[in-house]
Amino acid sequence: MTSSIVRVALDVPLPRGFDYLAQEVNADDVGRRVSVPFGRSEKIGIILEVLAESDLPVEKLKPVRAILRDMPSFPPDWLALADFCSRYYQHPIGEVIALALPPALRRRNALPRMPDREVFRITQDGRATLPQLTQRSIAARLLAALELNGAMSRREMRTISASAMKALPDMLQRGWMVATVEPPNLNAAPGPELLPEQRHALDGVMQAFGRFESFLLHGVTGSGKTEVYLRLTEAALKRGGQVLLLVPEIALTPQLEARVSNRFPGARLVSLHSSLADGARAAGFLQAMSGEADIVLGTRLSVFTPLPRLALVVVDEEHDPSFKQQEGMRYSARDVAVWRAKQRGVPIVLGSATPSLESWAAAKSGRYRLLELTCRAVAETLPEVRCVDVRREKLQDGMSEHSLRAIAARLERGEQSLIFLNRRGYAPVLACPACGWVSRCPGCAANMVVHLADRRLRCHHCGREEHITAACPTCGNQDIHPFGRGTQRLEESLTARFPQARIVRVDRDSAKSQPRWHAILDAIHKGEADILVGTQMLAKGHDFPLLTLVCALNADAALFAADFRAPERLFSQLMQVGGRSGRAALPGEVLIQTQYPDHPLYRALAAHDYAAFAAAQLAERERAGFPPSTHQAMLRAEAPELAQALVFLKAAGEAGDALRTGEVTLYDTVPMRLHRLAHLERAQLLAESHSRPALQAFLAQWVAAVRGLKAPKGLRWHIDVDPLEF
DNA sequence: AGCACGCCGACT
DNA sequence: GTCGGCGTGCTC
Repeated sequence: MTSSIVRVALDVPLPRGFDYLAQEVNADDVGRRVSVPFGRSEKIGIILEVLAESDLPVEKLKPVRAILRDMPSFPPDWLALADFCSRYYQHPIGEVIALALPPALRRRNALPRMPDREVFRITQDGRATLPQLTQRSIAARLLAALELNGAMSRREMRTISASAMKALPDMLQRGWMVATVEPPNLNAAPGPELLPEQRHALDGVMQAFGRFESFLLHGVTGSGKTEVYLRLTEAALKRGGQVLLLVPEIALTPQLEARVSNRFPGARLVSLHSSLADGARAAGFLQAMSGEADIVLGTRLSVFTPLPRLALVVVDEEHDPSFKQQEGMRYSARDVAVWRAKQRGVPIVLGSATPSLESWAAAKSGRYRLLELTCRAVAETLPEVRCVDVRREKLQDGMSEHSLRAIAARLERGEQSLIFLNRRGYAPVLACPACGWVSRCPGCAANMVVHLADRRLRCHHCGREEHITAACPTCGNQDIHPFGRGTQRLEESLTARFPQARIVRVDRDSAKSQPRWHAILDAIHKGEADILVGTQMLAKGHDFPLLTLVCALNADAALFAADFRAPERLFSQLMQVGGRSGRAALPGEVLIQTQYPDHPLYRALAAHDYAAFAAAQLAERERAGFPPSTHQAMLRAEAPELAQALVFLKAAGEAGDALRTGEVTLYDTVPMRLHRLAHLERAQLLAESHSRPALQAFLAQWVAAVRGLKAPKGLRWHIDVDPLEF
């Protein structure tokens, strides 16, 4: 083919490709980067298709400026993945591709420098020549070093002489040394002995190598899920495969990264997290794409990494909400990972102590295979979970006498206690008892939280900050108080109660930088803290060997929340935070302060019975018509005035009513729970169906119709398929 | 989303 | 007489 048409994906919010004239293109150029004129600017896009003709008349088409052949084309399966996401999440293809690409590859700049894998060795000729060279010459010193060390990298040679790189081409030319790329050593360092259940899980997944199957690996904290991932990785590497390991978006990634790289010291590991520099991210992406990287470990974005030798996908903590993107294309990396595993015909392992009810239902229906790890590999004992009935006790600064005594006992024994309160700040609100004024955020439908340490009011939703005034801003009353309790206030009252104890508060305020966070973890580890006061930040993945008591305060709020997923999150959080205690030789105890000690959620928790909890929740969801028994999509709009958002969604609803079949239900337009955020009023409209295909077919038409609606200025809208937030 | 073109108010 | 407000329309 000499002259034809290419369809190009461009980073514009328009749901189609753009056709251009191109010379000298062939099928191999599909998936290649291309520079094209667009409007009066120039853009970098990706060729989606090479076509014989366009839907548009030829005279409307512009020629491409350049096909960028400086790197290989993105493979067809990668384009198919982007296409799937575009359709499923109703998002323009060009924006999907822009999201999937590292920023450095979206620009027309030099490709990042790849790590240097080349090593150099001395040849027979080199050996023969060495005695004849001037001893202190660069060449002689390099050859001598090579003779001594066997193989050396460029970097190592530069330590011999700063100008080693200048001498290199000539020495290669003369045949005194050769450059080779050594195959990686994919052997695993020895790991711990597997327990029978781990062995069984491992065998189950290994039988599925080479074909698609979804596994749900359900195991409590400490049951050894990570060891199963590592063994599976070992097996996949041995088969010559690449492994994609997805982890939630938390500070935990470095820990797992260290564990993986210690186990596979010779494997080429690429770690992709959000704080990575552009160059490093692009380099990792290209290494994965070239097949050079063996293991890709990363957060949700890394689900879009091209992997030609993909053999296994693992999603750790698959229930974690951070796998769902909450802006732009609202994709679920976990769900995309499952699709990808299916597309590529490889097994996927979803691991969790408290699986999402979606995954649990899939496992119960047989769509996923359930693998259970019931015993704790590390410590034999699970913590004892008890409810503290706070209806019978007078609370002292939010703490029951029972809890306080339990803490005192730990103090005496030199053990650690963790007080879990999912509310940071000093108090949730500042109020004036005289006139009823409360510290409301002017931009949001929420209160500003009292942070006493720096005497500020802070909105946890939009980030607005104000100084705390001494008097009420409306009536001048000097007697204004903080109401309620946050972690700071709890820390304060515990300090008063246990003046001798070393109390450490761990929340986003106290651990806002990575070094501070690590310093805190380190101190806890060394036993330099007696009482930890913290939010869910403390719940994940850290081993605190001295911790034997966890007290959960204020858990009840989630029991009766409007959000039907609140109990699921609560159970998961309490399970995780409870899992922090008693991991080593010391048995752990979890105390839940509650007004509802007989609530089924707490009973299931006390019995360590996720299955019972999940069964009850699923039955309830089924009865109420909530996911996973139905499928949902949310159309949301935000505008300066609530009426604008409502009117727009009303029109969208009417357009939807004209398009929908009986299989799809459209609900009424309603303001969101947090209806005002950062000076924007927000409303939403729910579409629901028992049939995913029916919902998908509807959404495609509906979103197209909504795009055609005229929106007032300042109004923005989006569609959220499989929404988590209500 | 950008970025034009395009018609109506307060300034050199 | 112009500079500039943001309304609507297009980008292959």
